[in-house]
Amino acid sequence: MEDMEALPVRFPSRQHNHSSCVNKLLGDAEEECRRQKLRFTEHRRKVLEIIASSHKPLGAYDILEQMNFSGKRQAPVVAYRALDFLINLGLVHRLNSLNAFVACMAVGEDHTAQFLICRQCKNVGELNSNRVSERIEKDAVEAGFQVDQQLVEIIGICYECAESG
Amino acid sequence: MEDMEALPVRFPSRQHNHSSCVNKLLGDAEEECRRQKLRFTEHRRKVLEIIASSHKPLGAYDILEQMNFSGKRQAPVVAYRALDFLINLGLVHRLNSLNAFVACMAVGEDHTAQFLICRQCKNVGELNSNRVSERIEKDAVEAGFQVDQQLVEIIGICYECAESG
DNA sequence: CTTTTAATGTAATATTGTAACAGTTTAACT
DNA sequence: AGTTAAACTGTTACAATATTACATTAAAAG
Repeated sequence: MEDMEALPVRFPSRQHNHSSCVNKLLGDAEEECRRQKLRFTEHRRKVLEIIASSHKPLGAYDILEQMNFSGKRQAPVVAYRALDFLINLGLVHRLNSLNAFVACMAVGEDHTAQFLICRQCKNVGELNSNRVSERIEKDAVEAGFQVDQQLVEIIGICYECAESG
Repeated sequence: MEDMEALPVRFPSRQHNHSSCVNKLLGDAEEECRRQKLRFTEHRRKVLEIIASSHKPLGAYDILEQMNFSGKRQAPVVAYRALDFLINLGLVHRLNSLNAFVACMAVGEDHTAQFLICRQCKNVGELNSNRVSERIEKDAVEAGFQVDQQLVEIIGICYECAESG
């Protein structure tokens, strides 16, 4: 029997408003940090802001470039430390196939973080299909493998790029 | 209706014989190169041999270290060129989450290259479940995304490690 | 208010991967 | 065979990504 639940897909449309993404994420971050008694410092805020302002994945050094507030260039480790923090909090995801980072589009929603990466516009969406994650889990278990973590990155063409040729 | 076909899983058991893997792969490589009129040169053979001798993923520089036949150290590009060739031929896979390479365990079998990565013994198997790849394809299409390539890497504990604690 | 924990600053370095280009070998075609 | 075109190799240099180590400062907990 086929599972017919709707997919919680998130793919950013071309004209959607980034600044609301940013605000939502910053809010989520503040709340989550308060809840977990963690510190949402300047670096962390800045990095999240930078990542959230783009739905194209950014490399650590891209982020770093945008961090020279106060004029001076930061050391790489500054970006990586903030990224680690944000990833652990589930606010940012790492795309292994690109060595790059994107803001989470489904914070707090208990999702499986499967990524749709458009090779043309470079935007990234989240598929977050429970059907996929359950299928992986089941088949792995059937193969005698106990799953801790799934990495699913799907490369192709998004609907907007497909339409515009 | 649930699809009940058997999974073509490959997970290397601890006591299995590596040298037969190596021989099989080298044979496959030679045949495939003959068929496609490609050249199976010394570098390519050596790199395939090195990768096939381990079911643990190897980094490009690990491979490079094992390439100093004739005494002198090779330049990185030598390993990368051979790896590109072998990957294009489908004889070697790249694991994006590890920046590392493994020999294919299902050469010629038209498989989907989903990987089971044991965090304990570091061995890598292939799940190669059509059910998983079809589920991903369907859900992505339903989300308006046209799939070109799927990257699936599953991290966990293999059955042998689970048994031995 | 002091102790301890977490975060930062800074420098150096490790790891992974490419670019560019000259030289050589191989295959393919007269 | 001799010529040409394509593929492969050697070599140098460098780009891009990521981590280690350690001294310092700021914040939270007692």
